[in-house]
Amino acid sequence: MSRDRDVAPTRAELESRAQVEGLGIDVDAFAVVSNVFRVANAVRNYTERNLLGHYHLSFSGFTVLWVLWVWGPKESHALAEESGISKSTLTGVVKTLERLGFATRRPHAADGRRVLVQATELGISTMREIFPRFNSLEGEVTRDLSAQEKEDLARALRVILHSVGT
Amino acid sequence: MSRDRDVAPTRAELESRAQVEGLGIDVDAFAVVSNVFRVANAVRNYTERNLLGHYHLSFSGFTVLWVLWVWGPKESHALAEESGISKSTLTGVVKTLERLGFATRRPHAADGRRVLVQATELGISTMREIFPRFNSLEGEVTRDLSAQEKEDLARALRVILHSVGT
DNA sequence: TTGAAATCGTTAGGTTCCAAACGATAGGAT
DNA sequence: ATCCTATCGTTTGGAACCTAACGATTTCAA
Repeated sequence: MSRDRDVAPTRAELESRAQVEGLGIDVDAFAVVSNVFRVANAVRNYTERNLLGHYHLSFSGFTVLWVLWVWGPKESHALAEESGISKSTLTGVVKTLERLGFATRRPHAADGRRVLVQATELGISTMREIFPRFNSLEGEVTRDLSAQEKEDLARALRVILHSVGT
Repeated sequence: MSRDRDVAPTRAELESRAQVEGLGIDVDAFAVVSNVFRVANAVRNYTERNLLGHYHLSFSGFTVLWVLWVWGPKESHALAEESGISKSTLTGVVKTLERLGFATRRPHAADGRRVLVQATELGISTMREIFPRFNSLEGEVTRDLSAQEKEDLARALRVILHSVGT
């Protein structure tokens, strides 16, 4: 009994392969991309429901606050870039973080166009509380992978990231 | 020069690891999850910009239409489940697909509460046109992975999916 | 020095997304 | 026959998300 039995392609995957056969489809690439989306969706929902929601944080809010915690104060454009969202979306997310008391905005000393966003004390202490728990959930969802498999997985994902370009 | 040089953890990853050191963090799990999100984000944006947008399709719209194409007519709850979105979101997405002429809604014969959603002829022919192109993009973004690496990657992702639970 | 071009964050307009609440229908129990 | 409960799809309210356009500011060249 091969180990693969436990993680065989789902009925959905098999059904879809049958459907698109004969169209010259790259099944491996398809399986990779669709499963990336499935996992991202599942983990996002799981963490929002079981952890982030208790702090009124969306996944994006959590990500932005995390960046501020790790990197310190950042200008909006860099913060958006680092968080993987657009500048305009960031404006809204930071507004929400401000309302929650997790972040503040202050003008750049030398350049009137720029704004510096930084985490508040509350934001920082909250992250210190949340992040280990978040990481526990990350550990949970990857618990059935060996250390080597996790490293390989992360590496393969970085390869894709590189191919997509920045 | 090891192959890993090309896909070394980004400065962001390294910076964050230093920041969270000494908190008992599972770095491998962290790397896996955060890179899953990075890839999902990047590929979503890439495909929306370079393909789906030309058909006024969002990624979700594309996914829902794809499910209808592969599985045939489906009831709303099953369609939402299969597409990885909530029922309420599906209502809006199907409305958009109807407006575009890609899908229709019709009442269930025996149960007045249920609704069957199905792709129109236009929806089907459009999917026949889009999907191969979408798959080409999937091939592009995974072009630097070997067939074996792609299979391993897809398998590892299925393991995670299984751990998160359905 | 002054005016054009570039850059920055925000706003505008529209779609997507969710949880929770809501009506409508269905089905079983008394 | 009539409740009671479960289930289905939609609506509601709020947040997130994008592109494009916008004002404000800075930069640089004439």
